[in-house]
Amino acid sequence: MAKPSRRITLNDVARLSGVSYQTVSRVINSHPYVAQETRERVLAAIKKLDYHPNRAAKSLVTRRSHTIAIIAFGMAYYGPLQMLLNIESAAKAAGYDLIFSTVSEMSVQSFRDAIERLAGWHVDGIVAITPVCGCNTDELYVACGSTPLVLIDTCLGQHVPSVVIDQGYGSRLITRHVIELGHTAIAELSGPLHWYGAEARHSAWLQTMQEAGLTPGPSVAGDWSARSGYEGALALLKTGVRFSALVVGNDQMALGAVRALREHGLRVPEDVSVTGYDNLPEAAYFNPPLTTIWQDFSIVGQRSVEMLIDRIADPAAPAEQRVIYPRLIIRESTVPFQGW
Amino acid sequence: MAKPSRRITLNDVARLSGVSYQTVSRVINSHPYVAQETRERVLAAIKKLDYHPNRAAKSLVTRRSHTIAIIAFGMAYYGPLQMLLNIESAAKAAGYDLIFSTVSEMSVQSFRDAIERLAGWHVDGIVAITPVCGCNTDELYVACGSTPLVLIDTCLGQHVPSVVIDQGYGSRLITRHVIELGHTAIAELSGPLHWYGAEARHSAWLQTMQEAGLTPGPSVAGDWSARSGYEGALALLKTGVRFSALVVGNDQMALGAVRALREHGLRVPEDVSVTGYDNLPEAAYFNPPLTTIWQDFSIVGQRSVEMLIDRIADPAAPAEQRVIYPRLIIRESTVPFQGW
DNA sequence: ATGCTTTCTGTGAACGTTCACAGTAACAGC
DNA sequence: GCTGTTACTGTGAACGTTCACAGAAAGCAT
Repeated sequence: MAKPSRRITLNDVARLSGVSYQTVSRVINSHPYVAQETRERVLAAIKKLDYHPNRAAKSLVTRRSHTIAIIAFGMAYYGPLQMLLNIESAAKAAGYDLIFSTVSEMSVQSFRDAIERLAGWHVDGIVAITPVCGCNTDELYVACGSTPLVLIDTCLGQHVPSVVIDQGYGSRLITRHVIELGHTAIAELSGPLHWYGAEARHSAWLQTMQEAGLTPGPSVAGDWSARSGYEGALALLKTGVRFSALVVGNDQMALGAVRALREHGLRVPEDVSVTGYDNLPEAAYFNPPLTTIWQDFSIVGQRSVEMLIDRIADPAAPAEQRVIYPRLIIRESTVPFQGW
Repeated sequence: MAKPSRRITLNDVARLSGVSYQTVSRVINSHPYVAQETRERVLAAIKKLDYHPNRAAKSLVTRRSHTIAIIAFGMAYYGPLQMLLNIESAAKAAGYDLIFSTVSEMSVQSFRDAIERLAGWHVDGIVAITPVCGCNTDELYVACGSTPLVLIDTCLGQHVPSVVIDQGYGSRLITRHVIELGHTAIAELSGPLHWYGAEARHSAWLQTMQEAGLTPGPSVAGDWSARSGYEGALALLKTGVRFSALVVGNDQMALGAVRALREHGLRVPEDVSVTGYDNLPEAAYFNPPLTTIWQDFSIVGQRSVEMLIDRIADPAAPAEQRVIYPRLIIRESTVPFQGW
């Protein structure tokens, strides 16, 4: 394991441009009080030597790394993944580098492990994607110690630094849409209920049904996959309870559900209207094109990075939760109730 | 911007456990020649103080960061994304932290910018996901200087440290499959041809057709999206050239294509067999379930991290390209030619 | 001339580690 | 008892920056 060769340092640049290392440092950090002529000479030397300031050394003395960590859960799923990508671009735009770490199990322990791993980097802040209720979120803030933490895609209504999409709102939008189309027998295929979003969508569906004076149809939970949508729909059919509309927790499960319904001789949307959630880029090309909910993940990314940077600047800033509202996208998978 | 409070250091641990800082360092790095009793005392102190070695300081003196950077292009697409996720888990398993950076444009310049940004971290190695031919790959290796670089999802047949999937192989598999089903009029909807993978799949389709003595049907290029699949299929239909099978560059485009074909009164698969590429988790639940190609991205992730680690250990190790072969998944979207 | 401010530049120390080396104690072999 | 080895521990320097401070030169007002 050969040691990398000697690196170009401040001193090399200083020597070449005939000034002290401190002056070079000043040029790099664009401090005032450097003569124009000197600055240019130093800049030329930097370029000539292809010098790059050593961030480890800088971070050692400044105690800042200009780096944020993202601890992510659920990268196999559309929503969490989109958040990651949008956070990366927002962080980069803000001049921060990103250390990326996933956790495969959503528990305080596995989070603590991830934080432990990153502790030595002394990152300036942490964004965590925590869409499932594996743990008390307060404990996560504690585990981060004095490092600012922003949670995203987490439990709504917590008074902690976080950015969430109001999933219940989306679910209400889509359930009302179906009700307004004249459907009264509405079944549900929810996501796994230990996910905050799935729970919120499920509760909102229930509540919206009750508010409308309707008896909620049968409900089954899946695991977000198309396969579970397929199997969930079969389970719903097996209950024998008739329904003319099916509210599904995400687009993939809706895809599986449509398949199951058709295999049972039911037409979609004529016999059963089906809705999704997420608005995958493909959703418009499903058969039929899916009525669904669109969530603006790029705003989530921007807001969370903004919030984190604010907290880095002032760790004592009051905790707030930013809430983003989704939008209804109506396509051809939902039609007015046609009668039995 | 308050400076973070003083941190726990080796010295604090040393003082608490009544040894020198060097001994603490030895315990942390599990050097031999530390008395069992001392080791335990130090460990206890570390735990008690919740001490974490400062990685910046360590990296400064060792000139290694135990960190690798991943520079990624095309995170909006399934393949590149899967590679990213698999690299993350492989890197973590190997004890490396990951700095994550995306580039939105595939050019030497934007790559150089990304490398420039990371240069100060002195990462131990770099993995770059470069699925499109924006630049001469040699230049990328040059841009990385002495930092080991492994390219993935890049041009096949280059004698540089890289891991690629033989996309042409997959395309041959699927084209042959369609030919064996008796189809002779086979059209193609390719991906954007400046992507290495799309080009490879396209050429292999052409070649396989010719080898079988068949005249290749019309071919149109899309941009991987379902929308472009839809529009591409419309364009193919507009040519007026009849085809009984359509080989599509990925699953999403296949989805759009199926939709377009059906809108034109063609049944899938009875009138036109359609194939995809990627084997999205949803592909089995498309209508009809899609015959497609499966690629083992987790192997790509593992191999690339292995290769990078080897090169970190010995930068002069001979360059090699690891090639991974995909597999054919037959589903219901392809059926024997039914006659016109 | 003298002093005061402004602009510019340099020096020593510190950040928290590891490395190279030197030291000490114990125990063996002769 | 002397020497050599093994097991363990400590000391100074170095890594490449920034910070706090000090100093020099120039300009301006007194």
